[in-house]
Amino acid sequence: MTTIYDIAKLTGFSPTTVSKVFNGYSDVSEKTRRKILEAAQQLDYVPNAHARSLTTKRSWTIGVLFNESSGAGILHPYFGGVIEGFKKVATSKGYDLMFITKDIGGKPSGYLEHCKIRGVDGIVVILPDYDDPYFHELVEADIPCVLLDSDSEHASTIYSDNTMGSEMAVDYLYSLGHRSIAHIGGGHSFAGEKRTQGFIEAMKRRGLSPKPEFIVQGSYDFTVESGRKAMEQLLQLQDRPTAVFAAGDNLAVGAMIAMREQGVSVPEDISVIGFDDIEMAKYLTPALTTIRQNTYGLGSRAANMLIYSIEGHKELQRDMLPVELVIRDSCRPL
Amino acid sequence: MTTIYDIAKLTGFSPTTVSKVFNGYSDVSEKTRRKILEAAQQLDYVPNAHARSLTTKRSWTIGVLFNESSGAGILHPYFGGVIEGFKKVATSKGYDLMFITKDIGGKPSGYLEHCKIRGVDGIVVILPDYDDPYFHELVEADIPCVLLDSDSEHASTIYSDNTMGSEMAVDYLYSLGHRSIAHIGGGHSFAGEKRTQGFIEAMKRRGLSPKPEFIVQGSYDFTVESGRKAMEQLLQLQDRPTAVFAAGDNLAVGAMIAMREQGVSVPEDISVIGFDDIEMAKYLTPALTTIRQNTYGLGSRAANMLIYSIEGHKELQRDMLPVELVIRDSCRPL
DNA sequence: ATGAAAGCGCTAACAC
DNA sequence: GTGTTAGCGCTTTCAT
Repeated sequence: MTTIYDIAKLTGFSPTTVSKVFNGYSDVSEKTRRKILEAAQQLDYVPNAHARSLTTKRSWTIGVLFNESSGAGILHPYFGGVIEGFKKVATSKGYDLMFITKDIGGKPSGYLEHCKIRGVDGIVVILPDYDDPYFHELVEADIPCVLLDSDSEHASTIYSDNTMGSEMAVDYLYSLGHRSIAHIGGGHSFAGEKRTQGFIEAMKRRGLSPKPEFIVQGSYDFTVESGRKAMEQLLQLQDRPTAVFAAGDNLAVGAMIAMREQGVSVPEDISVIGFDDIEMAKYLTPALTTIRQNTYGLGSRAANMLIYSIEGHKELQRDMLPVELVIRDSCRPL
Repeated sequence: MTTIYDIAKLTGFSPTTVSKVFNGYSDVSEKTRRKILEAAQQLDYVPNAHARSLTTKRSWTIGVLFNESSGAGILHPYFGGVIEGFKKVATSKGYDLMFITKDIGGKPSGYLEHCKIRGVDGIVVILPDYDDPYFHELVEADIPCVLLDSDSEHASTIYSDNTMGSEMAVDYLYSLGHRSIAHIGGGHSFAGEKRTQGFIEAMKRRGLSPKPEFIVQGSYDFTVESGRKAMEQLLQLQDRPTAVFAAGDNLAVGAMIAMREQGVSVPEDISVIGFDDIEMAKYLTPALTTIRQNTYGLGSRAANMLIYSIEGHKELQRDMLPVELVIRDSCRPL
């Protein structure tokens, strides 16, 4: 392994000057710079990030944290797009991404301790687990942090305009003539609650009072299975809805399965609208009408916010991204 | 930030002894150990990974690299399961995962340089991009490395038994009475080629000579769209196959879409079998019969292999995991 | 069982 | 423009 000392020796300059070259300082003559760069190439020099971090207290590393307890997390369809967008801008600004787990070295220690040990410059939390005390400990700590799909007084946040999404869904169904609209919710989760709340408000705003039995909750991790169960419940009702708004595409998929099993056809008998626009949505039969979240946008925006914090801006930021109605084949006019 | 020196000062012991305690050395008296641990807790001490790495030349970090050029990569359905399995065993053994990109700090530098700068202990490559010279540079370097879905003389490898998978698919179709079997391939990719080759051999072994026009290639990144195009080609044939074996579930989805568009029904008119068992497979209409890859198993096995290498075992390892036929509703007996 | 000293590779004052 | 010095936090001989 070659170090700046080797380069210094070879060129006759001091380590300091060599260091300056690699850090783009302007007070190095062009001639010197060239010689040093040449020597570096010749010696196959590669800087050592650990050594640099030790002195500068900057690791150029961002911790990525996601819900490990639920089956959600990295396998959630939402995750891929978000992390992709995040990674794109973070790496373009010189940061690398590291997964942060609750445990380190096999020992339980918590997210915060893990972050401190690794010296990450900031941290992004995707789909937080509210019930996890380690999550709160982290958020309340003094590390730059941005949360997706969460509200917090201690950290910056960004999420989709869930309420507006519900509004759009109800609006679309209403415009199609539907009045008897049911809702399958995303349980006790941030997005889930916003969407259910948005649904109720949107209904009221149109003079439709949503019957309690028309609102049934799926699980907080938006599983297909829970969507199916929820729909089964709705199908038992004497007076069935003509449309259902599911708070997530997975829930909608589950609902459609439940209907198929009972010979109810979509959209002929019941219209369905989802939320997310997961990749498979357009390949379903019928293709799923849904509210699209801009996952890539959420990720890249999150990265920009976080880096802004890392660069020393202390004020909390919060942002909300618009969603979009994607009309396909799962809703019909009444 | 508190250091071992602070603990040393508080307890009256030397930094060396403090260090020994945290590294589990046995030559420290129980009393001393207890005092030091207590002081550490009191001072809220957290070790500094950078400092440690600087002296030990071990970062306890594993680089994760995936195909950035194609749309595949992190968004590929295969990725989630693999990384999940990998992360589980890697973190349980004390390693953290870091994404390694081709560029660092916005400057192009290549994977190898990036790895050296970050001082990763080893690296796992998921879905390599053969055409990338930086990939080869990395693999040929002297860093512990394990490749998924690739063959190499320079690194350890692990992948599913693709050939056997094709064999099983053909076998199943054959047992159902199908003789006229088409194949949609995964293009110029490692898994794609193995599966196509396996298909041809399996056909021959049963005395079926696969017609050239019955073999059409989708794209190397297994997109739905390319599956659809491929199927359209097959549907133009005078003499249509009674079944098609798609080298990936996404391709199968595309094929099913093409058929639906042309009023061909699955499995009544044509049977379809896929490869992967992506999550949506069971939710399709009809639910997709497919060859399941054990993605989680691939990931965890890869981690074990890599860590074995990191621990100093120089010999190359290669492993292959069995696949499994998952029978659902997309194939019918003839 | 404990400690002194040196050094990992780099940057940051500060002087020249 | 360039160099000297000190130090980031830790581990590692090697003494004692």
